Amino acid sequence: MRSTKLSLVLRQLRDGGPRSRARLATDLGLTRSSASALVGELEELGLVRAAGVERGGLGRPGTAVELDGHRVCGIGAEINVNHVATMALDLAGDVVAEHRAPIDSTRLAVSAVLDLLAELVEQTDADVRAGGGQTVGCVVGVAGLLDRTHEVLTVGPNLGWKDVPVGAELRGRLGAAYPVTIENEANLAAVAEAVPGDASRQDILVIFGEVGMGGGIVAGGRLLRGHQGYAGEFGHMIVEPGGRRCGCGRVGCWETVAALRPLLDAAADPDDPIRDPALALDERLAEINRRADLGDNRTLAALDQVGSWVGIGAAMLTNALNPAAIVLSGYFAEIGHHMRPAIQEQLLAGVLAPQGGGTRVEFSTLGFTAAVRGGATEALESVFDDPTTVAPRPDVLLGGAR
Amino acid sequence: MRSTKLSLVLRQLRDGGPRSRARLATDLGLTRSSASALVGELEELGLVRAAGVERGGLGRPGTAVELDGHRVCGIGAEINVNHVATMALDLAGDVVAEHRAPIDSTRLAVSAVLDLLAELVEQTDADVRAGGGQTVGCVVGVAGLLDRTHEVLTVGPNLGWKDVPVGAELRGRLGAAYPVTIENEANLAAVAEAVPGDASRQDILVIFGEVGMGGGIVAGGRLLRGHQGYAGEFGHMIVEPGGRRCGCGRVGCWETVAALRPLLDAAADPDDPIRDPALALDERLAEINRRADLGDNRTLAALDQVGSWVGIGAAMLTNALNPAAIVLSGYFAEIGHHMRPAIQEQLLAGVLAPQGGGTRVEFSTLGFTAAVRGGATEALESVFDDPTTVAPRPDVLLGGAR
DNA sequence: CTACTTTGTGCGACGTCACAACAAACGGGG
DNA sequence: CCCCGTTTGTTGTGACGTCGCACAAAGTAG
Repeated sequence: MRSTKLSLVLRQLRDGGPRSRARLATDLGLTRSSASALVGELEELGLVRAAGVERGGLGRPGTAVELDGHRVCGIGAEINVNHVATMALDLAGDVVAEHRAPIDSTRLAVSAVLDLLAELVEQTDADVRAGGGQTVGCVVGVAGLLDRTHEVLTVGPNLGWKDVPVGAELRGRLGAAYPVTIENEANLAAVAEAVPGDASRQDILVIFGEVGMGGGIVAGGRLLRGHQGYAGEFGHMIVEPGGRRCGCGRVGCWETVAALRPLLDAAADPDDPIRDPALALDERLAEINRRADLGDNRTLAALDQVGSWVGIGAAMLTNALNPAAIVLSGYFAEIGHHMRPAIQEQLLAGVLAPQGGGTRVEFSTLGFTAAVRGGATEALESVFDDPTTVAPRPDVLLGGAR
Repeated sequence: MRSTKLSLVLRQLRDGGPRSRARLATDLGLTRSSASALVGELEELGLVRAAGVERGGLGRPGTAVELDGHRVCGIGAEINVNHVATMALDLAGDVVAEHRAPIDSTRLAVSAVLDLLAELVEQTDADVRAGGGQTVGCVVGVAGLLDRTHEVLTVGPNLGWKDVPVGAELRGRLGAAYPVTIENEANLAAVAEAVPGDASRQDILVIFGEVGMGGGIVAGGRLLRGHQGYAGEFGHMIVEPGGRRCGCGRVGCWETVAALRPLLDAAADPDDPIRDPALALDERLAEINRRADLGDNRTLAALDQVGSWVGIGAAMLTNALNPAAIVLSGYFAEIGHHMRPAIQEQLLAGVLAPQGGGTRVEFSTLGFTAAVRGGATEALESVFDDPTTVAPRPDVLLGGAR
């Protein structure tokens, strides 16, 4: 009962930025006294703090209140083919710590990868504590299919994993005081793109492309997980019946025509350096951008062709979901601007609703940190759900009633 | 604050059925005294009533409390190509009134259709009042694309309507004391399929097929509308690039291969009576069932072929949404059982998640009343959101404090 | 018939919120 | 320079809702 009101105030501060107690009261339909009391309580918990004066013309200026980051942090973690990574985000959304270790998951044993990630998480938690904060939770993004309980990785084709109870394994290694949960990596990336408070980012579709394709759906600001947690597996929607064979064994999957490989296949001969997996990915993508900027016909044609396929798939999803925006992430973020015309064209052509249902095409700016950022955001959600769960400020405990 | 608790109790009774005050308290984490007070208040509002004793073994038997339907009703209405219809549902979900009028929307003027529907709604409201109830709202389902404000029908291809502010028009005709809102017809059908309390029906995908195809998505028990309200337009997802031309002008739309016409095209010659639009639809569908039951090869092949296409589209949506069930409605409900093997096969083949993500294929049993039923359900939602909005029982007003 | 269990209600204590009053802080005008 | 209006933030007071507890009611088991 009390926690719901505190939650309301906290979310309002996150979504709408700092403001005075009086404005908070009018915005939430409370009295100034109630708002003041709630803010006071949040202040005691160390979740908000004063943020300078707010001159608003006439009358006494208010003292703005803002989220106080440094007390609590959420940790996001990621297990991917090439690396494991973590990130700690404070309540205000600022990065407090970040760790990253390259791996070769296909050669490393499962337990070794989990060991390494656990080490990174503990290091991150240590960083948080060193900054005087407490960790409220850790959400781990895994590249693969996670069962609804979010505890067991059913299949991780790219990782080469199968039936790994990632949640339990990690909890065993950490002995952490905070909850550890598991989520699909692309779903977490979607969470990261849905910035709180931005109304145009509460119904979005995130499409991630690289070796494979995945994605996530945010509807009404909340991640859509589906009945067993398998939602967002866009890469294996069959968009071209009778088309190319996919690594998954099916034929005509979206990722056979819109992931990185089909682009490279169309853009370059087998001996072209941009198709050399030994080279760094961003180098190869930069080269594609260079060629496109120079007007190379084959490159442009390839981008156009793949862009069309991206648009066709995006149109199908838009017909079903009518998102406010489609956020393209992964390799699309780097070279997608060259695909934009083709994507837009197919989207407008393939969506029944007038003007494509008003869906905008955007490109992610989060880079490879999207998943860990989304994980940390998701972990922090528990604080916004119930602010009373965080331990009170030590000085308040000592001070007592004065 | 108070209304939220009342809302909780009311929903609990709806979702879990009648039960004693004590069980209500334990289920909701309240004390027995609080539960008793809340039930008392709901009783005064006329929303719940006693429902016999509940023998539970040891101790004093409890007196069960159940939803009391007859006080408040929601009205669902529908504007379709061949008919307009209404239905009043009471709080318990029982049908209180039902009206239906066949029309030919292509020949009738827009205003005439609206006049007729308004008349039906008023008649339905009169029925509700005659039964001693009050109407709490009316939700109108329209076959076409509705803009997010849910006020203007942007395009209704089958109706032949364009840019009609259905909501405002209807309100003007009704001068109703209750709110009137507009929703896509197939979306309302989806609401009707998502039976409250049934956990396996809170994440579902409803696919409606007849002349065209549409549908709706229910995620976490709530209708997914999308940013502008255009969600659920499955019929025009392009499943066969370069395929057949669709009535909408595009090529390869799902409804060109999975709606009623492609089935008839494959199953019968042009002069076959089952392709005669003059015959009643259920007659023609019954004939298809007869032939399939008799083992007619051409019919079975057609059902198999169309079923495969249904499964291909369903698989795409299942990859994206991972619903607990796909509910097939419209003509699928009548003859879909003959398509089930083909649908299941494509669904298992086309969905990445193991065992097709656990998604079941089901057929609607609601017939053509799905949309009106969903509309009435949606209208009643306002009562569950805030039970205090309903007018108190007249006898309570008269009785006063005793 | 007694012991025990469970249900439903009545009553006092406590916490929370709304309303009102008041002090504080600032701009503007004479 | 001072007074006034305006807005902010805090402090009290009363109303209301919820919890905990006790008690009567109504059944079962032995």
